[in-house]
Amino acid sequence: MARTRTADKAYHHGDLRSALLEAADGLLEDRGVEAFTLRECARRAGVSHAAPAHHFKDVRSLLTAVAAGAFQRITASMRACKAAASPDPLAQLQGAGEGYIAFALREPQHFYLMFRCSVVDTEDPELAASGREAFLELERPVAALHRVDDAMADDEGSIDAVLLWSLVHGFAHLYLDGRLSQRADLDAAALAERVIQRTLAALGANLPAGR
Amino acid sequence: MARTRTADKAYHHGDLRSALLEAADGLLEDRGVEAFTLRECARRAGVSHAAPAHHFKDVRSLLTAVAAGAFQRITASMRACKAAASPDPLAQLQGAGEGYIAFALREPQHFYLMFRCSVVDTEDPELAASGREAFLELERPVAALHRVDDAMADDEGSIDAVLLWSLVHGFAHLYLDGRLSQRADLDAAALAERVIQRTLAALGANLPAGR
DNA sequence: CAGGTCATCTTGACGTTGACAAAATAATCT
DNA sequence: AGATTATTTTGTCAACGTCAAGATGACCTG
Repeated sequence: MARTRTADKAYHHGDLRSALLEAADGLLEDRGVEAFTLRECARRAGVSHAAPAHHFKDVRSLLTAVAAGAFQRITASMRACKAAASPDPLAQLQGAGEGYIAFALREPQHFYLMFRCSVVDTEDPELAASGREAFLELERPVAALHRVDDAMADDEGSIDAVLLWSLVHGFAHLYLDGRLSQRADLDAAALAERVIQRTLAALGANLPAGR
Repeated sequence: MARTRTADKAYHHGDLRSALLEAADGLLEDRGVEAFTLRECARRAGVSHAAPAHHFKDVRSLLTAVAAGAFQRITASMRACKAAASPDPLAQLQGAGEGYIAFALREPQHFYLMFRCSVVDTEDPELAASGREAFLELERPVAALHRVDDAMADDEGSIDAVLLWSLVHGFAHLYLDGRLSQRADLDAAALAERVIQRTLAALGANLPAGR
């Protein structure tokens, strides 16, 4: 109709799919998961309320795609931090952890969404794959750390991976919920750095090539 | 009307408030936060859809009360585990962590709710108080641990409190989201025990009275 | 015990949501 | 060019949360 398609152009047989994903990203970060609405999302993309149906079966399926994208970005965030760190295994691990938390602080609502299994389709292969890939960014450096030490069972390595993921995951959640603000003297990133550092130092002391 | 009030008796001027809270507890654990509905909750309590309004301003306010109750139970869960452990500070800490996780596994939906700040009124004084009390169960034994060691700054103590809370909190979330199931040989509680043990051992090695 | 008052609960309505069906529109293929 | 198909719109539905108004029962005063 009398609708000016400026930049985004060509909705009809342009790609509404990406436009919807973009709109969803914005809506999510603006209003949060709970206030997320398919209709508002369609509105933002400039289409009717039923338009999304052809590209996404469900709200669930839209949000699943959004979450998959978010997992790719958290992976990228961890990689970026690792690239900026020294190649030393401990430093790599520290980088991965900080990248994880940095993403959570940068895109809190996306971070929430990624782990809201009741809102997202965890069976979705794309989501599962991008999730696994993200975890690997954390698991790999743990394995590298332990490879130095033959005496240590693989077992312990997998425990440490769980430990570290739990640590950064919990930290991110608690901080975002405002539960960690008693340490107002440190900002989130600095506090995260110290917590990870302390953990790795303690863990590293149990390894032969400590620090 | 022709409604048989069997056990629960006296709704009118009985306490609907408690009945609603009970119904909400059940509905929450059955269907999850996202599927939680005020109307269904009223249905379970055997009243009309608008009845809750007189006792709770909002869905939000109902869920806030539910969350406050849950915080009291997680506190109780930590206390119970601590009571079963030796009085040694490290064992107390281990107990607190295990109690935290045990609650999350026992009442996963409540655990989710407690930290869903967009669904719950974090300003509510009752909720804030019960939340603070729960955190204290974890913070106190950390402080006790550090009191042994004068050389260590208070600072480090508060870092360790954040660290441990993050650890158990993250573990609970990840496990509930099914992200930790690669270790199928261990059940949740056993895995949690090992993770906490490893953390405390590593941390404890940095203390004078280690282990 | 009568009558009034108030808290409690029900009924009905409104606007909004996600999903579905059917109609309309535009792109593509032959 | 004409038909087929993919895409989008319009309209509808039940269900939701919240509000307003009315009904119901308990309590209190005289």
